Amino acid sequence: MHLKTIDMTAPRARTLVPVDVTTIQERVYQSIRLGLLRGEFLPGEQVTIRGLAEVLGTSAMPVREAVARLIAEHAIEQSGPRTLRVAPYHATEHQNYIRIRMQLEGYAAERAASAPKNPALIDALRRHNDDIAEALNVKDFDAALAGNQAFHFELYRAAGYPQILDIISSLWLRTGPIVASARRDEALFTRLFKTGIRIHGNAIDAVAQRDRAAARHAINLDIRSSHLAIRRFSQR
Amino acid sequence: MHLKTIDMTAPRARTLVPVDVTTIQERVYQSIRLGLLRGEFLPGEQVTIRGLAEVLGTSAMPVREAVARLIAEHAIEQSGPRTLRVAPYHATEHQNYIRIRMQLEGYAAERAASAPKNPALIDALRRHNDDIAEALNVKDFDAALAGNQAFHFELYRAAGYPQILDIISSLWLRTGPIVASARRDEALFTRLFKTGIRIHGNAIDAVAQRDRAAARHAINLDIRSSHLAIRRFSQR
DNA sequence: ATATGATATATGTGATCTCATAAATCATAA
DNA sequence: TTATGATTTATGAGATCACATATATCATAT
Repeated sequence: MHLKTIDMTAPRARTLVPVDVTTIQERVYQSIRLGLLRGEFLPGEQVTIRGLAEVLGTSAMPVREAVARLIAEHAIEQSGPRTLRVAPYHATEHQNYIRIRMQLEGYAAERAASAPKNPALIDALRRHNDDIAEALNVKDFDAALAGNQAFHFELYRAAGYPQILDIISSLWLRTGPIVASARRDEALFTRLFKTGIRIHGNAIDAVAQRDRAAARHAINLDIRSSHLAIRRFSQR
Repeated sequence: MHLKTIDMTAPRARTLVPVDVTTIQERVYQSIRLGLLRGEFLPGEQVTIRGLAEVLGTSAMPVREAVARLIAEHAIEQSGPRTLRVAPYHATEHQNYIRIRMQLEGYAAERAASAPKNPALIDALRRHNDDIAEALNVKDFDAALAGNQAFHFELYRAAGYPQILDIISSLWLRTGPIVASARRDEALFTRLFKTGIRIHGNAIDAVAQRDRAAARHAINLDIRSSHLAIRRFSQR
């Protein structure tokens, strides 16, 4: 075949770009994960492998393995011998997760505040916080949730531990659907995030001044206050 | 069928006992998990689904899902498009895990020390610690590892958070093969655990006196000192 | 009217087969 | 001698089929 004599390394305008080589399973996993964080599932909602496969336009096989991974993260649980559901809300269990999150996210915030000064980080955090405020003004609750998540993960990423980010994001997978379900109460949701914006401001100041204790305290306050609001919502 | 007229609720000597209803997948998962904690795999060792299936006497299917769960826990990773291996040792990554463990296990120890006095717990902890010493005397390193694990998890269980136990045990899944691999150096291993026994003693005293700070400190010291020893071993 | 059994349906689990391809080996040509 | 292409082998990924059984519905008998 004579085509092989073409020199692909010659300096020509090549527009070829790497193709997506991720497996279907991986994309299914990310898709369900995102759906959980966005609150597209209710806590306790039943799901089926075949059902998810149909919605996602694939077969059962990749969904099975993606679900196995989500079960390992306790985002999905087996409520019976042949039934799967999104992790439901249980007050005491949720409170335990909140305490664990305070330990880990508080530590990550502390480390982020200990890192060398990083004006770009401060700018990014302010921008995410402004995004939340803007989203609330136009009642775009999806965007508010996304902005809140972006703020927190931007901060934790600055701690410089990819490993702690993984664990935290797996914890958010469990509390995410619960926070997101609070969207049903507009007033509560707005109040919740208004408070959050204020506390985020304190966290940003703490990081800007490299005040570790204040950063940890602000993040812990943020987690605790949103937990208390949600608890009141979920228990009535 | 006339048998159905027998009254099974009558007070007779029934010896029937519930049968094992767990799935093969679950047993495969537990089996691999235990193997990792026992150090039956080396860090970075390649594994195959078919290979594991054969060793475990089952087909590929249950192994695939069990492996998917272990991948979600970062105990096994995909090093290439079609290759699986036990998570390898990387110094900085491992150090990050150590720091995370200090946060979580320190917190769990603190909570255990805050709980009401529990003489049975103290006894159990002392017993586990004695088991380690005894195992070292007869150079039974498997038993020493098991005793160490039993000690830590007995303590953390007393914190009263099933959720934190899950996360910690998933972290041990990653550091476990590394600690276990230190068995190859008898002298190091013995020294490592001799030190551990002493520090465990401090931890037990702290819990007995309900001294939260001391309990956290002892556990953190235990984690850090074993980390430092392992690091010296792994890096030469 | 209630409880028990039969039936139908849905669903996770497991086994098996196929396929694309990564890795290794070997052959060939410049 | 070296580099390139062909060949073989192993392996994860995906599809499909079969199966046991949980759940719900309905029928029947007491």
